[in-house]
Amino acid sequence: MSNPPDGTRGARARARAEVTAAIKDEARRQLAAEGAAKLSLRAVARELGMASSALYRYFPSRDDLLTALIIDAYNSLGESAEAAEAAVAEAGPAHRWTAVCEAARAWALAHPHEYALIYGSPVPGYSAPQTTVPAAARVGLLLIDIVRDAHRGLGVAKPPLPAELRAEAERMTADLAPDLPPEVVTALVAAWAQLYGLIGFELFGQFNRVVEDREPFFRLAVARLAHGVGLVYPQQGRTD
Amino acid sequence: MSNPPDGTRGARARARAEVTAAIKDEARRQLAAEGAAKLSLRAVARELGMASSALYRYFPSRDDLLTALIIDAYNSLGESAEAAEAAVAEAGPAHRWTAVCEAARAWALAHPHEYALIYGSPVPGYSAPQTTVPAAARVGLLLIDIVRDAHRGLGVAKPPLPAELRAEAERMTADLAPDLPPEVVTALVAAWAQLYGLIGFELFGQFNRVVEDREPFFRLAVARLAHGVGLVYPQQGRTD
DNA sequence: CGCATTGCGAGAGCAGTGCTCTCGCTTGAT
DNA sequence: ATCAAGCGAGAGCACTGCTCTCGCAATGCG
Repeated sequence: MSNPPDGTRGARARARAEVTAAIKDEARRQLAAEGAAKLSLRAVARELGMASSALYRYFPSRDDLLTALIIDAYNSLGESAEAAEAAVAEAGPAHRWTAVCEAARAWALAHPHEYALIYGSPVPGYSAPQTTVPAAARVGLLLIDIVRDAHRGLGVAKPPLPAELRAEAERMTADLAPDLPPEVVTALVAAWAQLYGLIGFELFGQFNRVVEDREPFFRLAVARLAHGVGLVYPQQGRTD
Repeated sequence: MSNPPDGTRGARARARAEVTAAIKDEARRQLAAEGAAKLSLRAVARELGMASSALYRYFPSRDDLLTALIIDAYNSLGESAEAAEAAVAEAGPAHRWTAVCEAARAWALAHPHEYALIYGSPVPGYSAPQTTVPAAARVGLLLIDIVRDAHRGLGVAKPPLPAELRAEAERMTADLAPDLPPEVVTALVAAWAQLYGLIGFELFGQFNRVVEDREPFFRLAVARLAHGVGLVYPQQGRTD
């Protein structure tokens, strides 16, 4: 029969996809248990009951395995954030902003080693290939959308933009969100980076013995970030 | 002779200190060249013309070598920041704040792998020992000092503090800067984390194809951080 | 249906790693 | 002058990523 009975053409390809997934699953297990640097191809193969050399049929090198895990991690984080945003889609922009930020933090706390993989120091000497870009952009695009919605014909007070940054700010605006004012776009990109500073410091132990009750601290910082991009909290009261 | 002829007691100890320094120097070279994960004890020993086993007389394990490098890196960064601050000690707080932040960024760009060592993902499975704490705190203490000076009997407008954060904010304040209002201390700690978010994103490639002209962008973001902790820029004009 | 092709798993092997242990030499203090 | 401590070197263990070759099995073509 020349027609494949299942979705992927050929049972061969199907098996291949399954083994590939099994390898990534086991690798993710080891990643979560020991961290990226202790992820060992041989240990993965051992756990899967196959020869280490067989693994190279699926991933040409350890770095390629890591790249696959990185893309998956970006997508997992992106999905979490998108789901959290969708759950409060009807609420105001400030609420949606907070939901996305808190989803990112929650995902990071739940998958610390995967977070370290994508937002910590890039793994040893290795620089992420272009393939990761679309997955990596998901959270950022979400934040842009939210701010865009908030600014739709609203005309928020814009902080002044230094002359030296004018050109670059307009270039960034054209690339990212042509319908937003450059003042907001720069603030947005900065807030995006700062969000991961907050998450990283908590995750990597910089807040140890400094900030103990992290959740309300994070909430306040995120609210201030929101304020910086022109979102206003309607009511700061208790939400429980 | 029971009196040591040189500063450190015994010529033996002197030699030991020199070898220790040589090892760290070579290790730092490899760190800068290839990154932390490719730092190899054997390669260091090879380069120094000694047996790999001899190296263990100086550092009981690879992690201990890394810890030493981490402390040195924190101190190097701290010194850079302190020097930059001292150079503009007479200027206003906002200027001093900017000087510290820009010194941190410049140091990070000049020593990317060392920066990754201390502010990137903590190296594989390894968690920094308590020894690193004083060195790690230097930049943070600098920022606190600056804000403290700015607030000395000034009474800046404070953003409101949510009730859920009140207790924690007061605890942090007692630990870090009892003479500052809790509203400012929380903003300060957040700004501290966010600063490293900005630096990390630039260093680790997240800004590639997003922010191209990084310096003015960083300057603006840092100015806004300063604003958030109550520092006011006297004059935002061109400074060249 | 038969056959050539292709994909795949296994094993051996290479170069490299962190780390340990034991052996002597050299140096320093007594 | 003696003795102990510090130190360097070498061999060796268990592990890593990666390569190459071999033989089996499934696949798709005529």
